[in-house]
Amino acid sequence: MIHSSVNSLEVEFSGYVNLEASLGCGQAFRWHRAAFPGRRDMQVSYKGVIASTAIFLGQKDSRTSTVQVALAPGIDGSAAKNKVLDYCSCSDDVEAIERSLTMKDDVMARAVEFGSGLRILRQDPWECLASYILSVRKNIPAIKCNVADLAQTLGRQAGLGEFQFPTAEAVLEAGSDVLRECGCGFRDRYLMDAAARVAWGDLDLEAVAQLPLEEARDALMKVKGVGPKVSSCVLLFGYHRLEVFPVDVWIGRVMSRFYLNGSCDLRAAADEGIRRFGPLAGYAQEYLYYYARNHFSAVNL
DNA sequence: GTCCAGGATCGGA
DNA sequence: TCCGATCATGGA
Repeated sequence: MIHSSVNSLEVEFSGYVNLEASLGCGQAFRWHRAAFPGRRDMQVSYKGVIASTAIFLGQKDSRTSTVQVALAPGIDGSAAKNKVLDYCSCSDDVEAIERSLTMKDDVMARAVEFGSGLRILRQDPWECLASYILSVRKNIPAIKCNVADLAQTLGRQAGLGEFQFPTAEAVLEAGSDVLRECGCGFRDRYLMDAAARVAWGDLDLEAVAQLPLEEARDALMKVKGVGPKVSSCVLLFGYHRLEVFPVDVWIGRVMSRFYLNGSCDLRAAADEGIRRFGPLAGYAQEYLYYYARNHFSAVNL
């Protein structure tokens, strides 16, 4: 039975896609599990927003190259199909990436096997920047709640009961008090600084895409509340700079235990990740993160 | 009630 | 350059 209030279609990738790993690995905060409309044969099903349009993404099998899509009526299906392909980085040769990383070492081989089909997403740079500013010193459920509150309070409707991520202008106009009410906490002034710079043109997020890596990082780190880790995440998840290696507490633990003989220096962890995994450091980091979060607790890692 | 979270900033050595 | 205290809030 096909749900009458949505349009369903199928998107075919050239390589395989693991929707659960890609949407559930913590790189994006606005996807949430939701039953795929009109179908019960989906092993995995999420609802979220891509480029201001609400969308269901589903998969019957995590190791295939097809993704099922459902859209609100009136949404152009072929345009949405292209957005999904772009958002999920269809042009990344995941088989070559995984083959290359698997040969690095046994730990990485296990992480790749577990998260096979994981895609580094191409998120909107502004949403990515804002989200990771808000991620500082929060757990993932709290980040998701914070971002959802912001969208519902300041974002426009996206269809299917979802909301667009608020623009920099909307955040700026709302002000710190509203941000606090959405759960931003002490990060309110950081998000305000980011919104002001973007809205006023002091930070040109489109121009950042054209900059050499370190210049792009410097531009992002001018924003209050954006340090080495947040800037790395924005470069990786918002600009697809696959050569960066974001180090959070979990990657720090992984690197300390498996690659640095117990050393807990965060900068050393980032350097070692880049040295070891080179142009695929970003993918390596995300496989390690997804693997660690699903196999360890904070105390035994 | 306690602990900690996909860290960054600031001031003082 | 490096170290430690501090930040506001909620989930576990």
